[in-house]
Amino acid sequence: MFSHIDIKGNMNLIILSVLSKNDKYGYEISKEIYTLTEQRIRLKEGSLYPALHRLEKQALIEGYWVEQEPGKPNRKYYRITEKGRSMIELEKQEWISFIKIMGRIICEGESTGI
Amino acid sequence: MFSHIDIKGNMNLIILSVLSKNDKYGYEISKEIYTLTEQRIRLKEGSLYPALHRLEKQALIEGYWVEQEPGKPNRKYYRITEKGRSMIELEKQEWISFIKIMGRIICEGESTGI
DNA sequence: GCTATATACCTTGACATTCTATATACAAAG
DNA sequence: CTTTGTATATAGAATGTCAAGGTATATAGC
Repeated sequence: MFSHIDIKGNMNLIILSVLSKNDKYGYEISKEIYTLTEQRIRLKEGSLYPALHRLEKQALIEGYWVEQEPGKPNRKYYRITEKGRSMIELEKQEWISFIKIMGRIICEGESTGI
Repeated sequence: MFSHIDIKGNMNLIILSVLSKNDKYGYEISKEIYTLTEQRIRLKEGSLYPALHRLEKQALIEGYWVEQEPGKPNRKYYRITEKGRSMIELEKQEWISFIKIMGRIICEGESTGI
């Protein structure tokens, strides 16, 4: 039915936004995005974990391990930093600018409802 | 003042949209986009020409040379094909879906006016 | 016992996209 | 004579994303 949607370089903003509400672990983030987007966006592990490490290296998020009951795999939770929150605001503004510009380019005299 | 904006994988839709009005040559396309976006998006040659060749290979556009007065560099004009026009419609719909999804992710209970 | 599914982390290698830099060539402006 | 503008093009590097695989445990079905 619905085809997969390309996130087009917005992974950082997506992850930071999801973490801005509360701390989450990797696997939880991917499930959250999957349901939040009505199964349209599925972050694969090969994209998600490198992205989380990248964001951590930039000090936009911080990871901390939380042990689970014996036998269950431990979880690495991530919290957003103050720097990360500033980044959200910045990237959000850029995103809004960009969709306005795109609207102008692709609509050009048409009415598409954007 | 304004920083450069990343076009994040939307080059194809941008070029096709610009060509949907009338035929243009490469250099003209980049200038058109530059002014249309109030100097926010500048397609570099290293991005533009490979993209045009890519689109041509996919038969979404067709190129044809137009000779200029002697001494002036010849121009390679591009026209959009029927297949290209279908692609615009498809990518436009995908884009609209995507910005709706992004809006849901990054707004989440806020009012940002998107 | 075997298989599949779910949880949870991770890395490697390939591919596509985009940029920087460079190359060619001529005209006009300073 | 150097720069800017017009106009094409490619090579190399960086980045981002994905497909595929790997590790490990628990549970459910056959």
